Amino acid sequence: MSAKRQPDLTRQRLLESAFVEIHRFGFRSASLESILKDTHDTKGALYHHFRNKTELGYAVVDEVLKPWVENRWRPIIDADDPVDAALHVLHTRMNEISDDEIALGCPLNNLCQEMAGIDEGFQQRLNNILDEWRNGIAEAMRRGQQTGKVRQEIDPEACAAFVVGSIEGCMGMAKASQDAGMLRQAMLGLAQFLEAMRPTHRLQ
Amino acid sequence: MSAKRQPDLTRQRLLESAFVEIHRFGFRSASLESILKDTHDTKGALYHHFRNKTELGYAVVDEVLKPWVENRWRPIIDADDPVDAALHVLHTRMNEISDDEIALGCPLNNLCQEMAGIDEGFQQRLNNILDEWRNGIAEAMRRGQQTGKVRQEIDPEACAAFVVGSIEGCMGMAKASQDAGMLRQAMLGLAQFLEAMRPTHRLQ
DNA sequence: CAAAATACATACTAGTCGGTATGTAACATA
DNA sequence: TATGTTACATACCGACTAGTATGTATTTTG
Repeated sequence: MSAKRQPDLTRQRLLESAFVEIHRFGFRSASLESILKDTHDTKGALYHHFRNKTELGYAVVDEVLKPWVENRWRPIIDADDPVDAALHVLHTRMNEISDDEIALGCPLNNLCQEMAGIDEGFQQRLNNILDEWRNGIAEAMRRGQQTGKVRQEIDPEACAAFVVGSIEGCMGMAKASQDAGMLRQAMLGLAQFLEAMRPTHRLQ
Repeated sequence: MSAKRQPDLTRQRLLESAFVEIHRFGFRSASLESILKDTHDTKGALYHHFRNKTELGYAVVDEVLKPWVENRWRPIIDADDPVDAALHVLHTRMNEISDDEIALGCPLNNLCQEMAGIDEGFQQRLNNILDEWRNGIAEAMRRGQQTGKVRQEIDPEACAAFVVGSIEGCMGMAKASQDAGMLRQAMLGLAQFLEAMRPTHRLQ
């Protein structure tokens, strides 16, 4: 027999449903009543766990989105050869990505483009996630430079900024066209760019 | 003495104010009353010229956004050396871009990321714009290949998709951080990528 | 010049939304 | 076991929004 009250589960249920709703419709168009309908909770429960819609959004970013992003790109950051690792992650991600993920786009980029300049709380939290992502890649590139796997002349920070930016951009193109083929086509360019980071690279 | 009725001007005024409002807040969060307050028109005028909010949005895309995008990137498409032209446009655009444009982001990408998968009418129109942009770049690259200004091995379509995607992605990173410096940093990577399109390129 | 169509202006409506006030049952604590 | 706190549930409110109905002055047309 199940316990009648599980506040932690209730909170987590609300967070995950909110994440999906926000992923689908964006934060401002996300409907609290729709979330509650989905989880079979009520406003009383929601407003017991979160002060208002904005705080719910912040909690989604901190507790759902942030680990979601980190888990996805950690392999690159931890790898010995960052170029190999990035290309590998790119290929596996592109093969396993679902049409749904293409159609909805990257939840991080979605929120960035929606909320930057609108709400400072979102902006800071999202930028924090992007920063850690970029710093992770930059650090991996620096390590790659030390071990001779990455060309010495490149600027790790600029490289990381471009890699993250173009990943989000290519995902955005795929979302715009709602077509996984577009993702594969655009990502070829990123793969080329990454290959050119190797010291042994001689253009084809 | 000015005429009392200028329906064409009224329509244009509404379109341009709607473009700004949508650029600021997105389509769904754009307020018709805010637009009317801005132009000093009334609902009667608005609903005389446009059937509903969605049709106003479509008209903004077709009549304001589309030419806005085309004017910005035509220099690349028309150029003799597409790599030179792209780099030149990139540099001049980056120097003349205002903090406001950084903060609000690219109006094309904003709408794509907001409305793709939400409204088919928007999706088709926006994709049409992206397609023409990509095709223009691809065509320029092919012409560059014929005149020996661009390496033969590259795939013009994939290259164009990546260029457009990474431009929007880098703009998105800059918007996310609300920092023009981020745009410059990320765009260095794109410049590197473009340089690598030249047949004479020998990595630094 | 008369009539019809156009180009608005004003007032109103229905629906949705985030948020609140209040009540109550479960649970921890002493 | 009594008491206070937590975790909800229900009902309601005010704000805002897209959209409509109606009236009217201007402009075009026959």
